[in-house]
Amino acid sequence: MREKELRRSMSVFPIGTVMKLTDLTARQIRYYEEQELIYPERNEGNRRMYSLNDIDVLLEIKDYLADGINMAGIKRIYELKELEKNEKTKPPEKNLTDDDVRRILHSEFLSISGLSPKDKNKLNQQHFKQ
Amino acid sequence: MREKELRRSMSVFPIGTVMKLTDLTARQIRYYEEQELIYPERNEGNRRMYSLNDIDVLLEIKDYLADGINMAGIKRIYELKELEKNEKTKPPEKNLTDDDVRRILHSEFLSISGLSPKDKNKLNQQHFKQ
DNA sequence: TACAAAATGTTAGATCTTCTAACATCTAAT
DNA sequence: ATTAGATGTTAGAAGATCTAACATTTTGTA
Repeated sequence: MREKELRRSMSVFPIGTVMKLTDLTARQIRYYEEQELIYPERNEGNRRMYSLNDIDVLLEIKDYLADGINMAGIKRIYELKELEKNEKTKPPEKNLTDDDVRRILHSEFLSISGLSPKDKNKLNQQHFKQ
Repeated sequence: MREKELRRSMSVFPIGTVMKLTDLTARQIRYYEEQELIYPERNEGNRRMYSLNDIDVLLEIKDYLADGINMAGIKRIYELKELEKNEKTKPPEKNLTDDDVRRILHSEFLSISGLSPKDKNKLNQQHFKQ
């Protein structure tokens, strides 16, 4: 399945093709990139080139939007998906010692001002989840 | 398997992508079309758009040429292939919607099927980043 | 060898496609 | 009613592809 994953992430489609396959406008596709939901590569001439994975995500975004979920919600969904993926890939998590907690708090707190409660929750989940 | 065949014939790649995937020049690709070995469609702006089948054939042509077979020989080979295909009973045609195409592409692109291991090697891996 | 044909390279000018950036419009949430 | 979110629209620039012609290289054969 390694080769398969490689093919799915090859950047081979120009935006015109993606527009037709997803029924999205160029404006929308670029906007979702701006929202960091997809990360198309660029060719030598700075043209965006999309993968099958990108198209999958765009179609999922369409579904979420049709279900009334907004960008913030969709972003969160993909954050969670990312966490789940990392969980399966990584070896079993070890419990944090008090020392670990102190070190994390020290580095995290410095950049935490100005974050919304929602963002703080995100940090909590990352660091204090068993 | 009829549906699959139709999916593989969807015109989704511009010539630039085909050049990278096959390591052929635009001149060569257009020449092989002139020789009626492939039949790419055109988009609304008259740009050639290629299918997975087209890419398969182009990679096969590369192999034949590497084996010392010239255009005349390659043409004959494809004539014979065409005859063989016609020997088989053809089921009724069925048209695909755009939605079908979208669903299909991801599963389809993963296996540039029908390719020999040699053909797969011909794929220009350097362009399939990561 | 020499010549003709085959296969590919190269170029120019036109047209299509995509880019960025800005401003406009419409919708949803406060 | 106002703000923020989401998308539309436009202009000008630059990249990509088109056709058509001529050039060069390779191959087959008289």
